[in-house]
Amino acid sequence: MIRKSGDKRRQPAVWRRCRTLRSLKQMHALMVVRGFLSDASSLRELLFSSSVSVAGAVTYALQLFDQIPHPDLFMWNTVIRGASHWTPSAAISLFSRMERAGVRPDNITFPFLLRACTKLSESFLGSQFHAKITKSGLESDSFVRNALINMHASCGDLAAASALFDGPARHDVVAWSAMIAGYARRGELSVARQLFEEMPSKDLISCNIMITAYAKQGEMAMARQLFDQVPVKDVVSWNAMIAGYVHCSEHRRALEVFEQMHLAGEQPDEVTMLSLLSSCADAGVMDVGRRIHGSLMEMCSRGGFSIRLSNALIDLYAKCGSIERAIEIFVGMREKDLSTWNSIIGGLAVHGHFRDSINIFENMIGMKWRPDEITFVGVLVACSHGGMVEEGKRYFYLMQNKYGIEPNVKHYGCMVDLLGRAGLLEEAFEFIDHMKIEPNRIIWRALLGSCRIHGNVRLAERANEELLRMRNHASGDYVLLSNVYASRGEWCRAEQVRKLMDDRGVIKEIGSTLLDTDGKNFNFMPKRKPGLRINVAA
DNA sequence: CACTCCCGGA
Repeated sequence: MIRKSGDKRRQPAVWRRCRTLRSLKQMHALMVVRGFLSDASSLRELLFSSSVSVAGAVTYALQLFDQIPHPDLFMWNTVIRGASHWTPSAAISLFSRMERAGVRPDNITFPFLLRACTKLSESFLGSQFHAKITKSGLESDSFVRNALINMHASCGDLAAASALFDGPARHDVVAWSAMIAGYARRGELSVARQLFEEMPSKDLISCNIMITAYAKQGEMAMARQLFDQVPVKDVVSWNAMIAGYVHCSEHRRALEVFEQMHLAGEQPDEVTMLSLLSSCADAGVMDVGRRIHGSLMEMCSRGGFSIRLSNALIDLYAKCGSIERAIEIFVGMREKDLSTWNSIIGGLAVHGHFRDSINIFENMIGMKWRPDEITFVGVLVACSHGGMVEEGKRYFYLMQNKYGIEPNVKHYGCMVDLLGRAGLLEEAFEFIDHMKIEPNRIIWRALLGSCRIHGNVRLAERANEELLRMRNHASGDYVLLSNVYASRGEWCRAEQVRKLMDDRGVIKEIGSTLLDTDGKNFNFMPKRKPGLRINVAA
């Protein structure tokens, strides 16, 4: 694998074969030793490997790039390309540096920059690039035009996308696909479908886009039909189906598709495994999750898991209640990202390890990590479930005033829960009155739940009125109110509420749990003990 | 030299 002679002309093919950070570093070291670092073509290839061929080596690429005194256009394009994929905002700042260095972007640069805008949903920035492109006359380049169509369509500006699409230039399969994806993203499935049918020639990618469009709308029968029609599928087609089933909680079907994928000889990739892990986490099937974890260990026997896979494993174990295993993964990670912290903080919080959750949060802060809104959901859940009223209030304040995060409905819900559980029902009501956003039914239900715990009929009625005002006939609300009366021994009124439920046709759903049994079959209904009746709306 | 459209998400 490593070249033996110093034949420079053979290098490119070798460089591009660098697939791991390790081999990349070996190459780099070799270049330093043999004095190739001043050779522009060797540098280009090393930069190419670290930006494009090796996943997650962008940081390395950027460091390398910073040491090059006068990078040429190819080098700028290469490093922007790598950044646009992994750290899109870095791609944008690289472009500013490029302009300042007096290097003019070309028809290769702009597609990368537009991809970065697309990933960041930066339509304003994208339009600025559009203006630059028009001025430089590059709009006629089909790659640039397609990247523009995609950027506008992805950012929801379908008028701008259509203007290019319907323009004088011929549009190819990529332009069609970008338009279809744009309509699908907006939820306009029928338009997407119509375009797909009008399309003169379809390729695998356009089919994958349409399969995804159906799957995201929960139209799994349509997705399946199209999927079955595609003669040669790729890993994306399979992943789209698996993700679709996961999305609508058809966990068993997701696993079936995975099985079929295996039989078809398609190799799963990281996305496949991430979908499966989140499926197991949602369904609470730990033993399947563990088996996937086992397969992963075989697949990545050396070098450990990516951050994302590790995060998914933390989430899996935390949601399945095996907090020890979640912590084990967490501790074993060499590199962490914000989701890692969020997963473990949230996981500990919902499983009753309130103090540990808060301690890890404090650790995180001590290590100069910047928490986001999801971190604070975990922290506030820990406080409310742990009855830590003062801490909860302090963190709620900290979130807004130190980190500039506007509370969302989940944060408010946690606070209402926090106050309510602690019996501060009046304060909770007052808190809801002062919320900056419209309280939803989750908020009122949280309060109603607290009223039930503390047996406060007066406030429970008020909370229920608010719920009714939302014309929400969900059974849980009535059940809770009925329970409030019942807990106070007011059986007649409890009965009245139940009767009201019947009159309004409210049906209490049968509780169902996804239970794993022998590791092969799944039950989608709870196991019933003989002689035990499942109550339905009574 | 290369580039544009698809798969997950605490």
